Amino acid sequence: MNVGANFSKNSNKEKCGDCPIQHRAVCAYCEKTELLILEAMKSYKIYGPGEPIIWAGDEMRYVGSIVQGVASLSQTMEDGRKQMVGLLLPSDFVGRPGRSHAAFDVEATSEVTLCRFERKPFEKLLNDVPHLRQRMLEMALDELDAAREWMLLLGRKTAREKISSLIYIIAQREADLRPGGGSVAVEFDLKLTREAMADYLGLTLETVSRQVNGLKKDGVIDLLGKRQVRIRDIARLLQETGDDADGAMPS
Amino acid sequence: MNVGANFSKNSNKEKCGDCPIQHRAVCAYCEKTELLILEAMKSYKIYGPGEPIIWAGDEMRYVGSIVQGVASLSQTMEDGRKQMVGLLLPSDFVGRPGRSHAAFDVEATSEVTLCRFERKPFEKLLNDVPHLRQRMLEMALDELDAAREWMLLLGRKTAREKISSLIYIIAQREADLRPGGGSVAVEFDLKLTREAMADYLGLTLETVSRQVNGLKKDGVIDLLGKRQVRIRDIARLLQETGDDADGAMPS
DNA sequence: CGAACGGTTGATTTGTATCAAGAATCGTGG
DNA sequence: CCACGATTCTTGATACAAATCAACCGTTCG
Repeated sequence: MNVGANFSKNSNKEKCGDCPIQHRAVCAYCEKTELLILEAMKSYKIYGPGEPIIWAGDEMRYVGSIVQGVASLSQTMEDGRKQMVGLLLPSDFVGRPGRSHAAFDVEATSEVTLCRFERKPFEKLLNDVPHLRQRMLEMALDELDAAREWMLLLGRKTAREKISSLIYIIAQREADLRPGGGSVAVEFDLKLTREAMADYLGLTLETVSRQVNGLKKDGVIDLLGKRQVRIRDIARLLQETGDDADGAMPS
Repeated sequence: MNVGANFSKNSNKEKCGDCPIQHRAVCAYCEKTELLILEAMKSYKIYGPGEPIIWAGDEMRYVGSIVQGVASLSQTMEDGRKQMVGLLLPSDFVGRPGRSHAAFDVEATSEVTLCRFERKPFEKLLNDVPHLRQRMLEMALDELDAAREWMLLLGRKTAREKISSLIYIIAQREADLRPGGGSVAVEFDLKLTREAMADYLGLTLETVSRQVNGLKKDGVIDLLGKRQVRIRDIARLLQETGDDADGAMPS
């Protein structure tokens, strides 16, 4: 069942046709001939949990798509305070075309497979292939909306609302990725430590722990493992997020 | 000196060549023939201070660019909690192509002139005119970076750091706009009420008031009027923001 | 004039951080 | 396979920053 089993380490041989993220990634709108060009350029790289993918300020030689695993996009202040500014899930794009140096830290949270391209040739392709640029724009606008939704969460939501929102969003994205995925996934892995969740939500890990267990105690979710969650009451969870009942949620 | 004096109310006659934002707006890369198409499509609309431009959930008939004035992009929860998620200045784009309904509230803060296009024809143009789509992508990516910088402020900074950051950023932007503007402006108008600042910073207006007066008491700034600020000690202010001394600040 | 608005200041509450201790869980090497 | 140290997570006690509640001041404007 490991969807990534087809993707062996450091191989370029994989066919885009077999790619689990082909219909959501930056290449989603590409036609077969265009995919052949990408196939010739790409290489896979696997990062272990906790491994840095790039640091803020580093030169950005590669850009690419997360094929599997979870990575975090974050900023750290001098005194150590840290804020995640993006959660990178399969199909998400890493790196900013048109910029030579990274603006944020990117770290693998779980094991991550990255389908990567050298930045400069990729930028050229972005100019030449409308399908690529079109999808890139769409993804950038979606991320901008998501970032703005997150600003509401960080600025105005309570700890419980923050946790509920995070669980709800991860469940949604999980469902999107699954074959028949119409609705929200009922059972899934958070793939984040309490600390990573805290960094994402602007909380401490202790508060995260308390709130997660609070949701469990109140029958909103079950905890199977530490990070394995089952949603008992989706409507209730949605209510706990503080968001509008009718899905005006980030997409 | 009023740069917008050329732009009379509800007129379509204005030439893009006279436009004060032509080299920064979404049309920045367009050539003359392309501008002619835009010129034929566009119309101006003026909004008074406090007037809504669009509400979240409304159908989005128009998209467009801020020609002059300041508008705010914000979200409000059912119970009234409000978070500003963007400050829209001249050349910024309003509306999201590829989406039929607005995701956020947009309100004019001062008098605002909007250069607008019907959404559907504009979307078609976005597909047909590479220069337009290219600039749109660039602007979206810049806004995304700015939103992510703001997430650090909202998630991790103290009230004093938030206020200091806001004052510092407004001062910077003010300096950018001025003729010789190399360094940070020493004296300027905040142009925001305490409440607007609170909505932007994820604070209450009382906390904003206390922190502003705290900075004054500590000799970091002077208050000339309520919103008129003079920076007494720029280095000290920068320190108070909590940011890295070497300007890794939001752009 | 009085009402509305924007701002300040004070008293009190409260949600979350912080400090601290321990319990699970995981990985690794003996 | 077990023992260990290192993580990760939980739980409790306490501290504190900012929210909330409340009163009041100065301007502006109809």
